[in-house]
Amino acid sequence: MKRRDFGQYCGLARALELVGERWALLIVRDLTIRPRRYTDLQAGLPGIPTNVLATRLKELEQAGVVERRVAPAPQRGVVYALTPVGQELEPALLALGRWGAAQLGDPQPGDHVSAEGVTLNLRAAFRPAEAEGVTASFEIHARDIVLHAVLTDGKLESGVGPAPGKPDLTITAQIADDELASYRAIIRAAKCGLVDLAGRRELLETFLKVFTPARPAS
Amino acid sequence: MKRRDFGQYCGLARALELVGERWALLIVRDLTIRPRRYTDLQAGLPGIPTNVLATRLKELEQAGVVERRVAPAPQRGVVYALTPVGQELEPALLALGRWGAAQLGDPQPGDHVSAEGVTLNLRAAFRPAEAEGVTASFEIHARDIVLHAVLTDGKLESGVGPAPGKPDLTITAQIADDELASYRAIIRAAKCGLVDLAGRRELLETFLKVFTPARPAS
DNA sequence: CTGCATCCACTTTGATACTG
DNA sequence: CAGTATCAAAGTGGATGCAG
Repeated sequence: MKRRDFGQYCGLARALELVGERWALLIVRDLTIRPRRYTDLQAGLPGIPTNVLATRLKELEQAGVVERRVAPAPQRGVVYALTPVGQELEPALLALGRWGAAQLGDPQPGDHVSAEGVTLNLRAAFRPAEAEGVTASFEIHARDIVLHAVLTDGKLESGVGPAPGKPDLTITAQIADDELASYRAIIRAAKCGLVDLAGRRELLETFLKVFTPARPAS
Repeated sequence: MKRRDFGQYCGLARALELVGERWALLIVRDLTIRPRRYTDLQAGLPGIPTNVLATRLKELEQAGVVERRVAPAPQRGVVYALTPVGQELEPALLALGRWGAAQLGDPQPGDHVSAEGVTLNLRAAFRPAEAEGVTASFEIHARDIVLHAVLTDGKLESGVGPAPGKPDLTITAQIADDELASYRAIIRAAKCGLVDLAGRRELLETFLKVFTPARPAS
């Protein structure tokens, strides 16, 4: 059942042994946003075979990255969440995501976007230096995706779904019917003014400064 | 020949499609230190099947991460090196390596350490905040491994082999015969004073401050 | 309906041998 | 030195089954 390890006493090799297998880091990505049920994970990872998902969850649990919780009274069921060790993967996830985002070409037909993916890309694009001292809350809508980003004195809290309170600015990206509601598409729309704004419209400029990725990748 | 992609338009998914396959990031790690020949890579990656190495190198070249150079006159042969795109993977490698280093237990019998692995771990353990303004050069010896770390006004240059000039401090870790010359073992030896020092001995303290990983992992 | 387990065709990996 | 060839074993993707 255990895949052979790399035989190297090295941090990178260890990391790859623990979370380097196919689909593993995408599962961790989805759990980074919030705990999820088995079926939520399946829905967010289109194409993952159910047995692979089950296997990965067991391996990640074994590795101490993921925790399996049996939800009690309210809505019984199984919930998967990151352990503290798993949460510490986020810097690595963001670094990899940043690099990968720069290598993204155009979306392939059939490509999928999830709110989790968009949120990760937003976090990866976050520039603390530009956000210094900024306090503002944003809610972003793109087709059926909704996420929020709350800046409190330069600190970012972000996640899927509407903002906790009333957002200072709500950005609704105009996404064509044949276009993916990807992070890139949202930023592109915002840059071109193809957005509906509600609230303090002047904050759009701030949003773009704080959340625009380094290189729009050509 | 192409492995199915993840069907997500997301930076992380893209990164995993490009460098997420088995052995790929370890190959990139070795090339991060310096360009290498096919047989060097084989030697540094104990256990990698030769056909897998050949396949990965082709895929990484295809992905624009690795460049295959046919060395000209001096010592003819093939050399693999990272492209600029590949070099930009280093932050992600360090982040993953840092996380993995925190999850390292004790070395398993049969584990291997390479100078490249130790160098990566040293880079991952580097704390710019502690190095602020520091200028000093170190050469580290542990059994048959030699590497150097040169700080110039807080900026780090490091690699395998002896330091470019005469190092300010040469640290020779006393590693038991049955112990791996891993980064962890080197730091442990340095902390316990089990080192031979040559040069400005008082710099050992600086070295430890600048290069000690956050959590020795219990 | 959720949360998997099983089965099977197919692909990738690992180990070894061999070649220009 | 720099790979290619071959083949068994393991892993993956897809479909389906099934208990709570």
